[in-house]
Amino acid sequence: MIDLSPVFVPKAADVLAETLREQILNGRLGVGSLLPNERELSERAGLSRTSVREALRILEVEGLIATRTGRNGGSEVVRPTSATLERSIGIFIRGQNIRNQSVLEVREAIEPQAARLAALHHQADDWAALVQAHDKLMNAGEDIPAFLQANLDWHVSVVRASHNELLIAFIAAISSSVYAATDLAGFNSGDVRHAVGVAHQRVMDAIEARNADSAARRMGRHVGAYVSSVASREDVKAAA
Amino acid sequence: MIDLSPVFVPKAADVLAETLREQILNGRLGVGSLLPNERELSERAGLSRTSVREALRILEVEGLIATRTGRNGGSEVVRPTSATLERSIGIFIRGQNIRNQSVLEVREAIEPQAARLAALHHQADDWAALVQAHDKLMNAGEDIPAFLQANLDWHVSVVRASHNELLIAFIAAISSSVYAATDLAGFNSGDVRHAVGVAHQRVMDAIEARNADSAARRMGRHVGAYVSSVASREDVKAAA
DNA sequence: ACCCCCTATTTGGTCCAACCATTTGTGTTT
DNA sequence: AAACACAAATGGTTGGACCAAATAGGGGGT
Repeated sequence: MIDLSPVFVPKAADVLAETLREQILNGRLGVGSLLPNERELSERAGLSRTSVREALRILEVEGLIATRTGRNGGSEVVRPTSATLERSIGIFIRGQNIRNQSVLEVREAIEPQAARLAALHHQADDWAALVQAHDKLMNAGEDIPAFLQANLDWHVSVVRASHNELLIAFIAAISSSVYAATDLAGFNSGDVRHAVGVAHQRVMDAIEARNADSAARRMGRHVGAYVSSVASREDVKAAA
Repeated sequence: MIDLSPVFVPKAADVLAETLREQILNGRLGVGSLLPNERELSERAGLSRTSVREALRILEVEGLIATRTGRNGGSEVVRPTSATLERSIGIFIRGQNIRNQSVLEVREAIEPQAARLAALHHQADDWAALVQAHDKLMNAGEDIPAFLQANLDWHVSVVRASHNELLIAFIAAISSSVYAATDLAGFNSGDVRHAVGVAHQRVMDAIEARNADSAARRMGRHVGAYVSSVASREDVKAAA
């Protein structure tokens, strides 16, 4: 008996999408260039317009093209944005029911490294964004939602300052999950909010001094403290 | 003049896809359940079958449904796999021309944390996979491709042992890029390969002893050494 | 010469109806 | 009981028609 794994029958649209995708990623079809219109693609590929449209829809979901209607419209090759990646990661997290704990573990992995890279590579505008987010956080007073938003902005700003596009996309994708799951009651105490401000200041000092090791260590302690505080609160909730 | 950002005109298929997606992610449509067939969906939604099919195609690309032809076929709700996420990350890396350096920086972030979690959470089968990959690496001799494959397997095994689905998906997505970009010449020296084996052994000792901090630290040093060795090699190439 | 508006044209969006391809249930034959 | 052939259900594909949006280009009015 010959070994035959179930034959995969590619659909016409899949094949066309694969062809176009490869040419786009190769750079053969550069960002900004316009694909032929649907009727011409259909003719050239020997497929119906319906199939061509399904192929284009695939590429659109993958973030490789953007389509406009009207004269001078058509499908333009675009650079895949982090928004597409964020969508995908969000679907994965929700679809797999990833525990919040796991998401926080990823934060613990990414943020210290981001702080390290921020210390090494940050520019003037990165620093300005960081300072602005920090000021907002310090001036939030008793406005807990404002505090949480400023906190989120500060963490994202640090990662942005790393100038690592992958880390930025990853943290952007999971930060919304983190924010949605943040237990607001955890920040009811003024002491806790004050401690956050102090920790941020220490990380910023290290980044400003371009001391990579120190920035990573301080950020690691900060995020670690947050994670274990959340973990203990969840324990309390689970026990209740 | 009132401020009107360009109106976003959702297409019929987008709306339907959004509706179905929300019901799937809500759990309202559980994994394994079958969507109504296309003709019925078309009737119920008041759309043409064409539009329904475009919507289904979107969900398929997002990894939320799988479609089979034939009697008893149809669109089944499936759990989004890491493969879908890997595709998405891969497109992002290629499409944005992410530098290899950036990908390595993500490895430096993820792998120490993965080693830490592996020390805490690894099970018997995780350990067995780790030992097997290690043995293959130690027995690769002068077979460089086999050595590289075993090396890759070992690193992936560590992350798997962390039991963190997000880290697993991330490392799986970038490991193929890392492997593709690995400079084989860097492992021509038997001394280098020997050092890799020793480093792996030290990480494994810490994981087996369930010493989280030590596992993280040792993995950090190992990956860091690799990254800086690659960086210096690239410098040499750039200078040449 | 300039500006505004209308219109024709181009392009994607939607619909419909038919037919093809694949898979599987079911009944018939051996 | 097993093998086969046919029917039914489902997605895949096609061609053609028409709708909707955007814009280039021409024709008036100033």
